[in-house]
Amino acid sequence: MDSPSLSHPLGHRAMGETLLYLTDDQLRQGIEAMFFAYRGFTADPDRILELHGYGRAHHRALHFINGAPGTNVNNLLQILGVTKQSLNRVLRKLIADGLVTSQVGQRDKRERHLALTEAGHALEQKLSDAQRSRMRSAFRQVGPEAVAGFRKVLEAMMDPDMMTAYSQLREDGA
Amino acid sequence: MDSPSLSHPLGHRAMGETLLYLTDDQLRQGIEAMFFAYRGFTADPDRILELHGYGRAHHRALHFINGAPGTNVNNLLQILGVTKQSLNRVLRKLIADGLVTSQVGQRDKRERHLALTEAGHALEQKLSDAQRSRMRSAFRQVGPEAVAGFRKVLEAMMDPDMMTAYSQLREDGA
DNA sequence: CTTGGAATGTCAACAAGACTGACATAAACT
DNA sequence: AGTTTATGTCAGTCTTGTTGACATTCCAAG
Repeated sequence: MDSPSLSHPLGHRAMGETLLYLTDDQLRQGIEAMFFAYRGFTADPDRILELHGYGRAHHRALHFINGAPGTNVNNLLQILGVTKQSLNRVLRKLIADGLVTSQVGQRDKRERHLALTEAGHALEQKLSDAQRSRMRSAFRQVGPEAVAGFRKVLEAMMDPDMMTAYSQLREDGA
Repeated sequence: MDSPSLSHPLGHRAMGETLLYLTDDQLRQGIEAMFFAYRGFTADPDRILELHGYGRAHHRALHFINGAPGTNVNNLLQILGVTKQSLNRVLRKLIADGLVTSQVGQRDKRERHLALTEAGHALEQKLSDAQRSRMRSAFRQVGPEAVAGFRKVLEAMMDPDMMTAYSQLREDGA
């Protein structure tokens, strides 16, 4: 909205260094960048999923089951942030199609432990490769410093709960 | 997947400086960061929208009509990347509720020029404030350099077409 | 040991919001 | 005059979210 350059107590120079990136206009551009980038982010997997008759929800399930094999439904629910009924529909199809296995827990028979079959792993790889490919290209274009900034902003934008799930994934993955 | 530290032709030091940020594991973390951050990004507006009986689609329409008052339906379709039927459902409701005006074009009477009413502007402000607030907080936490990196990565991740629309928005807005 | 609550997962029905296809209208262009 | 363009609408489908109801299993308190 308002230009940062005119008649500000700090003057032009100080504004540029300390506050310019916080103007409403800069924030609006950040918002729009996020919107358009997320579309790019999902575009490649979406095309592959369509060929197989799946949607984004299936991709997310495959992704996180792959990252935490043997996880139970409840854990997956925390990560995905949807209702168990919604997740269940997706899992049911993946299990019926032979991409995911669901095994009754040994200690607690209420739990179902989820894992990818070979076919599940194959599709997950294909989706992951497509998504990573775009991200790798973007990362390579901008260099490591920009990537570090990108990560910092994303982490600062998460909800604390999501941040918790995200951190745990990073720990488990290491 | 594979650790970057062991027995690599470049050795540990060079890897850390030039390639570490491009490992599959780093890319996977970037993907997950994008997923969780986008949820945070939409969480605040979503809560407000629910109170008014609207969804994200209405938010997007309000946002871009606000950014380009007097725009026509076709232009909005390009930006949003949905079908006219889908957009029309949303616009119909916003117009019926008195948040958006649709005026027949003067030069080309086939076109409808869209703009926000006072009520529309009020809701858009409320949504925008919530979303900007989170982004401002994130930007403030990480500093201008990280923000610049964030922007660079997002722009590199867009599809060329989306990038075009995004750039035009930036030009018009300036 | 039994019973009742909590945790887990399943089935059914519904709503939002995306999609395609077909069609109507009006205006502009050639 | 005929074609293309811009917009809107109706109908039907799909994905993915929701709530409600219910079955099974575990655990702990009486």
